[in-house]
Amino acid sequence: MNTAIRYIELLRLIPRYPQKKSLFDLRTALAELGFQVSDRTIQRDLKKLESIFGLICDDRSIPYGWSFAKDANYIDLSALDESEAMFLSLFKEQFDGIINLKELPRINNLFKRSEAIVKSKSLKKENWNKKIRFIDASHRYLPPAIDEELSAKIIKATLTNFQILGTYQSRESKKSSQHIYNPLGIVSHGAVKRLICTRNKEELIRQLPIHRFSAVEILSSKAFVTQGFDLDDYIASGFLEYIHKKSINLVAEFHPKAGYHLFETPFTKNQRATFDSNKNKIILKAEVPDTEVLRRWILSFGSQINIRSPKYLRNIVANEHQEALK
Amino acid sequence: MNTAIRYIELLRLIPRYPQKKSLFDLRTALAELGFQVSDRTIQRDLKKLESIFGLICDDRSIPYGWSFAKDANYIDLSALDESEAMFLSLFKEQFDGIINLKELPRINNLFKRSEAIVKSKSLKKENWNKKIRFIDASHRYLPPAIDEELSAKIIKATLTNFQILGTYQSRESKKSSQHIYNPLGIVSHGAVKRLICTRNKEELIRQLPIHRFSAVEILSSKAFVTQGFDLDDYIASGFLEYIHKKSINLVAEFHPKAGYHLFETPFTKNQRATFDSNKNKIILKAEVPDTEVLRRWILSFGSQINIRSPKYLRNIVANEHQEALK
DNA sequence: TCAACATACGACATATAGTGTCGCATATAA
DNA sequence: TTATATGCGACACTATATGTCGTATGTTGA
Repeated sequence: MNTAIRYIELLRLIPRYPQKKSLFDLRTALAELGFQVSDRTIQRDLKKLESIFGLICDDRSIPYGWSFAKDANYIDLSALDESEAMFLSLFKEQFDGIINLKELPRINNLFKRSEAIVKSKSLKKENWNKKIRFIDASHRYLPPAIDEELSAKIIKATLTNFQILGTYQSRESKKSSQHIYNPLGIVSHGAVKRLICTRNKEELIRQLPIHRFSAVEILSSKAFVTQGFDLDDYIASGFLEYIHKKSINLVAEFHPKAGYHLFETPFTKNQRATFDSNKNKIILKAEVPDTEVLRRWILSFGSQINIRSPKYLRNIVANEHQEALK
Repeated sequence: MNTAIRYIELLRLIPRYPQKKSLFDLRTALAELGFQVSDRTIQRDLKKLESIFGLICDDRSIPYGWSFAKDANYIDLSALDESEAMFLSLFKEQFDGIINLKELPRINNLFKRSEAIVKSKSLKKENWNKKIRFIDASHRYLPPAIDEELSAKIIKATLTNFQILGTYQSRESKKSSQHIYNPLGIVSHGAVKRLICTRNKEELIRQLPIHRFSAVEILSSKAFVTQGFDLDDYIASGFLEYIHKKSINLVAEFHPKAGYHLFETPFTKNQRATFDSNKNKIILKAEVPDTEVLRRWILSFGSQINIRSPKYLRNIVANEHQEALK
């Protein structure tokens, strides 16, 4: 028994290739964990675990170096090394609030382990945690307060196709009301998750922000599925984020400073960005849907952008500026 | 030996609380994996693993139900259930391209396992993969093409404080040049990662997008660290994202439709949002730094926002609209 | 409510696996 | 070349894991 746990702990000490640890390293680390066994025992352990867990033994020089093969199935058991820990905790910082860690306990656990490593003395001494930072490129809102259990229930019901009895507070009315809902899908839109559903036996498709539910019960009755409903079609039809037109051929002029980034971080895959040296402008051409998001993107550049085509969009943007001046 | 592996496989079969599996479930699953042992043996296994791995045995009814405690240390060993797999693969879809999976092999491995589960017949039959979608709330640029190995080298040198010999192509000149750099830090700004560094023995602090390097070598010489350099101070001083003023008291009026979301997804932690029913406006007050990001955010609302204070910002926004009209 | 069945678990004998020690071969470093 | 470190086969011994059986306790359905 003790042995089995030692195996697991041993695996968790072994780094991923190309890093490696020697028998001495491993024995020392195991001893710290309370496994005081002879060198010979650990040698035998490694030999046994080798083929099953895809371990690599670098025997070109003595002492041998042990590592997990890069593509080993059980790589998740391997030791969390400092640079991976570093990335994970930065990754967390970057996406905290956007993703819901309670839904991803495994990743959350990884983050916890990573933070412990990053905060450890050796890394602090080298100031690793002061060397990498993330900055938002656009404003980020704080996520709404969500009751985890409630949200989990809604998601579960949606995936398994059961009806929901939910108490919902609509944006308009102050009072909340209880209804039976048939979940059709869930759309995560920025920080907000919406349940796409119908109410009881109605046909109207609704989109209800999950955080506006105050109570939820999964019923044992199967949900009534709207015939022919398809979530992608629903999104494409623009009910969620207003889509004004499915596709336009956008032509826009940028001040060189404001548009240069288009060469490095493209606007879309199909974009064509060119520099017009006569006018000292950057010209962007792209086929995109005309959405609220696009219009806000255009407006955010203020005077740095000039829409050349389509005309109607140019006028809308101009109108918007005129309105704003009042 | 066989036993030890059976323990690991057994752990990987146990779901997280509140889900649970019975002895029968576990024995059947183990048998499929080739571990044909008696019930009694598995019972004993579970008892042994219980305290060490934080397992929970629901013995309120027979047959008992086994699960991993939510906060167990070894939760990463637990069975990847369908809903978690679902989230992971959606999560991947959402962030693919933004995060670099090669830097996070552990998460990459999780994604692979998840995709296998999501693609399995049972979930396809229920259309799980058609029930959840992510939509961007603001425009997202495509990430620049980055050479993984090169970027890894730069990060490693930065963390471990070694000099870099790098070939860099500047934004202005078409030709590339080779220099020795002292890395000071890395800032990830939207889709772009920048190396903050000095060149050889110069004092000027530079910020170089990593994707503009075409070749990199880590030198064996320790980097020359600029005295008193602090990455957070550097960022706060506004060299990266222009910061016009460290702190202003922003007061803004929104059309109700455009501003309602502030009640649910706040602008900042310290915001105060109120509804002025006389004017039919939403009033936002918040203390924030005056940055380019802020100004773009304001502009993106077009005529839906009205800056009341500070005056100078109101004028700048107005000017911008005026300029744009030309 | 009671019988029929399922499940849990202690006890025991036996089989299996794990362990330290020693010795020798070989590799590394001074 | 020598001193030291490392790897590994062999051996005796110990610890642990296993199946079986019996009994107690739960659960289910007539």
